[in-house]
Amino acid sequence: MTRKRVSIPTPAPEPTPAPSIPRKPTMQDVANVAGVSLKTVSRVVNNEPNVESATAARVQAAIQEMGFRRNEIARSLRPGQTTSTLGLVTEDISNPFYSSLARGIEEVARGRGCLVIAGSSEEDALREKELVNTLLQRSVDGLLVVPAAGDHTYLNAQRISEPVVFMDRPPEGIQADMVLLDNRGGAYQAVEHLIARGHSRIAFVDGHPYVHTGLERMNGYRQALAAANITYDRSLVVVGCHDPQQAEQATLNLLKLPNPPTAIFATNNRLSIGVLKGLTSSGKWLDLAGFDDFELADMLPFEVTVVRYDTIQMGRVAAEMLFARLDGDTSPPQTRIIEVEVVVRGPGRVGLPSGY
Amino acid sequence: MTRKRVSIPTPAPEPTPAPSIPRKPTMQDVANVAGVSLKTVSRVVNNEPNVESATAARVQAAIQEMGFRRNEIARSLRPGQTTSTLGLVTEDISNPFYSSLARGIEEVARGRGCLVIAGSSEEDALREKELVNTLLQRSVDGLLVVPAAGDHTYLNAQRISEPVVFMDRPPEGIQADMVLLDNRGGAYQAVEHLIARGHSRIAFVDGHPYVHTGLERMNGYRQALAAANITYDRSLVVVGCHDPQQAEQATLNLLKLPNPPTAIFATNNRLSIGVLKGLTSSGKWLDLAGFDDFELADMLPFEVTVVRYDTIQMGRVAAEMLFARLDGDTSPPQTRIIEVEVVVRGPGRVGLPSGY
DNA sequence: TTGTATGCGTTATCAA
DNA sequence: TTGATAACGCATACAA
Repeated sequence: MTRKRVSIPTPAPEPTPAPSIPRKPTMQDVANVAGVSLKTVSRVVNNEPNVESATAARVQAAIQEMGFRRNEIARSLRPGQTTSTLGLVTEDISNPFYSSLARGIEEVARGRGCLVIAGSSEEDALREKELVNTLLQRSVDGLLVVPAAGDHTYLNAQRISEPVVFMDRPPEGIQADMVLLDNRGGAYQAVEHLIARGHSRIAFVDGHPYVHTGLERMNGYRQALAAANITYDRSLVVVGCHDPQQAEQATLNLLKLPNPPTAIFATNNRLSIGVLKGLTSSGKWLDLAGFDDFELADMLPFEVTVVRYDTIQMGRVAAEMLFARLDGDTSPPQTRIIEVEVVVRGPGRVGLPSGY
Repeated sequence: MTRKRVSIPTPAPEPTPAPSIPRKPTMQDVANVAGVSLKTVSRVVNNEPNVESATAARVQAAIQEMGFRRNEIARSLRPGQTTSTLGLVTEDISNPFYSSLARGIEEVARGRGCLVIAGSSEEDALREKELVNTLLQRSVDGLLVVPAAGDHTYLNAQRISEPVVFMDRPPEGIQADMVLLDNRGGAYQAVEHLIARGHSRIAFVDGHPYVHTGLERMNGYRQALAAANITYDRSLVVVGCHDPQQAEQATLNLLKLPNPPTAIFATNNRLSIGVLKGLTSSGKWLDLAGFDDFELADMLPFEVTVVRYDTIQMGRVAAEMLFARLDGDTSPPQTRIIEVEVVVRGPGRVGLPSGY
């Protein structure tokens, strides 16, 4: 039988004398104090019609007095109810790229009354899978995932009914909604820019060689070279730089080549920083272009060309795609591309590029 | 009566012919398929003893086959159960300071099997209050809050039983656990450093004049001056700079003073950047010290002294304080101070300071 | 070793 | 306009 808490204002002593632990008030508690039924309280809380205003006022007073808060956990247990919660899986939330994504997602989610549960995968496929599982166990309404390298077919096994939107990189092995940067176009434009400045020996400094973003940026690089009838020179390509230190060393090595480059394209901002350090320490200066903008670029003692984009907007777009699915969109998986722009940063540049 | 789903392997048609919407499998569904009772499935899922290995294997097989995932929402509804979820309220998750806090919190939370629900208050007291309320409605086990300006006694009204740890700034009107930076000490050391370099006219560029961190940094500034018998000069103090542009303008104004400063202390990194721009555009160079480290500082064409600290560690400490409360610590509210260090950044500096 | 009954706090159904 | 009652999916106490 359902527990009925005492309906007199002062609680009668429980059978077990343990009154010192104050439970959170429930609708039943409010109902007892207000002298109505549980259902009436529910009606008031949910602004349902058919409650006499005097009754509603009495209930409201009790709610205020007792500090009642509806238990969303219990509410969402009912069939057909949602948790109004989205799950977010990134590599590392302290990375500004991912935290900006989170920001955009949160903005859109807030507009829909949703909160975001976030977790970091550490770029580990197993950890990502566990995280997705954990989030699904908590009945998130949908998932936003920056996929780690590795197979994602586990999401496909028609076991998961919640919509998923991937960000930044496509998942392996499944068709799904995703939001990507225009990696190829950005690299193309940046290299084209270097070519327009008269360079024909342009080095390419990359991180992990098999990551989608890196491959696409490489494609853009090669296409820009080809469009200008510049022969692709394998000796100017360095891959596998995983931190600024390695990019710095790679830069020094490039400078020592018999026929060194006259410009460098770096595929992300951490590598750009390493290249900058290498150039600085060697005392030479080559034209540099890099993917990703970075803070303080205008304060540098030399010009740097960067490929920039609106990461927060990328998060917004991803969240909007997810909500479209939650709203019933059953069209085939879609890919949205976020535009990028090439901007020259460096001394004498006043202010920030438009839209920043 | 409890719904009992059919116990034959092939589901019999429901009374209502709506088989096209696949429900998520429940323990009861698994039990039906495995031919055991719900409780036995529960035992297997929770690794309880007293299950014959053959039975357990049958249940495991059914779980795999059906893609069963325990519903954590339902589990946490039972009395005495927690949600293993922490609530995090910051001003803006895309701000690297807050996302680093989030990262440290997440690390510790993960070690305890907890996830983090994050929300941004936009530095708005009302929004913060709503966010706290929303998080409590979702039965978070505890809260981590960067308090917006405004009264926080609403948390005190003995209505909330969950522990709260404040970060970066103390809440107003209540006693609670908190983790703060050594704002005063950092400012003191930075100004002391400028004094040691021979400066006695040191400007102070600040943001909002009544924020705790700003006040403490001002205290450190004044104490360092006093310790060196330097008279506090009101004309060198600029407050109310809310963005780099205003700090840039403030710098230009300072340079135009009849008796201008020879060094500047900026109370946060956004203001430092503004000051840097002001100095650059004016073509003059003063010694600069600032609170908060910033990326690329070593690439600048001049030296900058920064007050740096480990934000991720700050998040870890906050989370550990929260878990201590969740573990039953009922000692009086505590304040933990995160140490800071003064580091000179700029040309010729090789690598990063230790611990970075 | 396994199963039955009950209730967590809410919403939905249906009756009063 | 109100209220009694039955789920939701799980875990807990207790029985078999």
